[in-house]
Amino acid sequence: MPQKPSIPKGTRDFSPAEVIKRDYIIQMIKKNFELYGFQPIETPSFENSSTLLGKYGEEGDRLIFKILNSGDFISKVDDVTYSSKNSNSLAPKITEKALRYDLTVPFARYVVMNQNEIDFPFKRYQIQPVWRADRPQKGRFREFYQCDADVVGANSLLQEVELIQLYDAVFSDLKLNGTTIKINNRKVLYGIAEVIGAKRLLVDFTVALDKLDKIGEDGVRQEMLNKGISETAIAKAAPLFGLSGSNANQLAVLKDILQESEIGLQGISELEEIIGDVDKLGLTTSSLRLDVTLARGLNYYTGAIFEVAAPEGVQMGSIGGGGRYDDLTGIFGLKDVSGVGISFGLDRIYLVLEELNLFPQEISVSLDALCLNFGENEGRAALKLVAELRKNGLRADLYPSPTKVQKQFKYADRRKVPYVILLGDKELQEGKFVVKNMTTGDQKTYSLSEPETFIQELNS
RNA sequence: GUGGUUGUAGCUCAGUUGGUUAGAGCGCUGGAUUGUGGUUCCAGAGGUCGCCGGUUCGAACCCGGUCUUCCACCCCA
Repeated sequence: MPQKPSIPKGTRDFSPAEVIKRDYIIQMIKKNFELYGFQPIETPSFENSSTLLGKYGEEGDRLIFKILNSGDFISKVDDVTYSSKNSNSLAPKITEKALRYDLTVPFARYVVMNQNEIDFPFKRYQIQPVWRADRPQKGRFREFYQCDADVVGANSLLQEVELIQLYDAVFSDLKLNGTTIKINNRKVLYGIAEVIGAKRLLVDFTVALDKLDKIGEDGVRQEMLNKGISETAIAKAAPLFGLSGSNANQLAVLKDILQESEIGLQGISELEEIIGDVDKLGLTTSSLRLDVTLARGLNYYTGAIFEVAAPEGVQMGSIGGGGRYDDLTGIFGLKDVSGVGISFGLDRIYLVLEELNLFPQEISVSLDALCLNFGENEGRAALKLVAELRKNGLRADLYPSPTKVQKQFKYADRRKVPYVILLGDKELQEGKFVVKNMTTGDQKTYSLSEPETFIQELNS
């Protein structure tokens, strides 16, 4: 009995039409990465577990796909661990490798390993799949692509400014107008936690604050209480819940709150500088908005943090994110190298473009001309013509077998081929070929000895 | 990890209270049309009702388990 075919949950096959559309997005991103001076690298699909574990917090570790060791791995486990039936103690002994969870940590590992060859500041881009053992839901998969651009070895805030412009450039090229680039600063969040006396609960505080737009002010208060943040602390943080208005207004309010926090004020001045510069330079289709509630779960961010929201009206989680991490390479032994980077979520951008119908029609045409097959002799002559067309840069093909003309036409129609070439017995004898324009239905005759005429007319 | 949801023809989905031979639209194949697609008409093929077990004289339908889909939470692109 044949096996019923299936693929693991959260993974997908991509049809020709889908690959072409994905490729369209990738090309736009790649083009802009290169315009901004980034260089490509690639890293392995899987890393040593020790490289990845502990970098994404407890939740992150849970979502890392672990790879079973090869060979007779179970016999090497000591009896105590084996009989404990405890996954947490057993897993490290039988899974020494794991699929990469993002591109930033492998990049940090790469920088440290290649520090002697790299010319700093190093601007790299990387477009590769990552894997997360998550439950799939809307816009969430277990295998998906990230497109990252990071700069390491440059402390200047001009990097942040450029990365914001890069976001804007890519989304503008994709005609995805109206995206919001949200910005915040970890130092501001730290400062607030410090001022209200909840420094120890910084992560819980920011995670709760992050949910403001989702669960509302009361929900956030409740969650903070549950996490052990005091009433008085929450009361002090209250001005944040209603924070709105222009970026400048918000900054003024924040500055007031953060008077007592040196780090907080430093975050404010960083934000002022970045936002000020972006304002002066201007953005094409995106807007930059300060959002104090923006937290981002990844633990390694230390300065600016970004997140990109799809245009209003599209239900989709963030389609990009990033930020500055001052010491990511530190864990691998390279101190004092600051990095800042952004990421594009290819799969989510795809879903948004699809929903808004923003993929250009042209890209789905994969063949310019199809030559029909009328028989052995005609086919042979057609092959010569097709070769000629291909030499001139035309995507041309000969229908492989001389089946019914009707069927061949139907095939051409379905593949959205704009021109069908007829080269039958009659045409062959007269040294001609007929071209049918599939959109207008018009037919035109050309000489077999001068196929260039057809190509020239196409290009004009 | 928690809660819900879905699975019937290649695809999208109907299917009454548990009762004869499980249906539709689209698609596919053939024909009307032996050199003309996208429109029309006619005919045909196509099913282990996700899988395993249970209840019953009898299960697509009820019950349990399992896998899968989608959604929300946690978290995140």
